[in-house]
Amino acid sequence: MTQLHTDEAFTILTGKISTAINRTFLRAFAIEGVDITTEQWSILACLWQKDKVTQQTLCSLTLKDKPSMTRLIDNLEKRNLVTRVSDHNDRRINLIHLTDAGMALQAKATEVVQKIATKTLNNISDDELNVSRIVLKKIMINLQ
Amino acid sequence: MTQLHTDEAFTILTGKISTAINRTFLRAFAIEGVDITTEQWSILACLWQKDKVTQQTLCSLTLKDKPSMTRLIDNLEKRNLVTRVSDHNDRRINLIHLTDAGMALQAKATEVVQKIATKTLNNISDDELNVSRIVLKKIMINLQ
DNA sequence: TTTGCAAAGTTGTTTATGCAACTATTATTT
DNA sequence: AAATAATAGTTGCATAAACAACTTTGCAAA
Repeated sequence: MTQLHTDEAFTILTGKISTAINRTFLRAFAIEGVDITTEQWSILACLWQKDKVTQQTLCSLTLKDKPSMTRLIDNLEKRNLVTRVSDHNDRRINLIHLTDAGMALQAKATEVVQKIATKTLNNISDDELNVSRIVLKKIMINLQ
Repeated sequence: MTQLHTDEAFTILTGKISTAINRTFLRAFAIEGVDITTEQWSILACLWQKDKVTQQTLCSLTLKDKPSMTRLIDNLEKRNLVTRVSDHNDRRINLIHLTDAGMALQAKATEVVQKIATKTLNNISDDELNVSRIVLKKIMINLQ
């Protein structure tokens, strides 16, 4: 692997792609009337798969730390999309419940995400995407 | 391209990789006694290539918006790594000059970045890296 | 049992992004 | 020349990440 390649790969990986994607998500949600941020969506997406889980579980699923999760849940509660329900067996634990509004958002938000995904991955073949996925996974492992 | 692939690709792209890389950079800089953030490094890296440029130029190079640049330069000035020098011909313009301390940081910071790059891209072949670069560039184009 | 440790969450501080609205300066148009 | 538009940069506000320090609650070992 040449020096040049390393530099270019890093220039691209270091933030630019993800901030661009994040910006695109934010704008698309806003345009489509889905009043959430990309990060809030990532939490809701977990809950749509499996509701009533602990904050710690959401941390593991999204690779975020506990303080970040506390504040994300704060913001989701402000928007009445989730509620914290304290567990009766273990009072340290908050179980995060989707509200009706939180559940109702799933269809529209998923539609918006699908639309962006399709647009973003346009002109990229299955083979290219597979290689990229493998590379990204290797990078995640290397970073641990 | 199957639905599954789209989801996985997006799960990975949406922030996780870049926050992990960002975290790794931050920690490495801290450990090696380089007292800057990843974003501050990205600005300094531009200036090490070409000094005394406008904030707007740095915005274009790093794909950041003007308010972000204002505050990044604020923080770099606080650390005495750069100074704003107002242009005599066009008083709207600030030319960002590296200080001696800013220049002195280049060698060590570059060494740290190279070390992380090598570690991060370990076990990834030239071919895999090339495909990934092409995919990331296509994504950037699709997002515009 | 009580002491100590671990787990789940929260709070404070610094840094950064996104967007809108703003000032100051320069360039254009009429 | 005066009015208008464009450019460069700043400020305010909401959101989010990283890290350290903290509280509360549960578990285990002495």
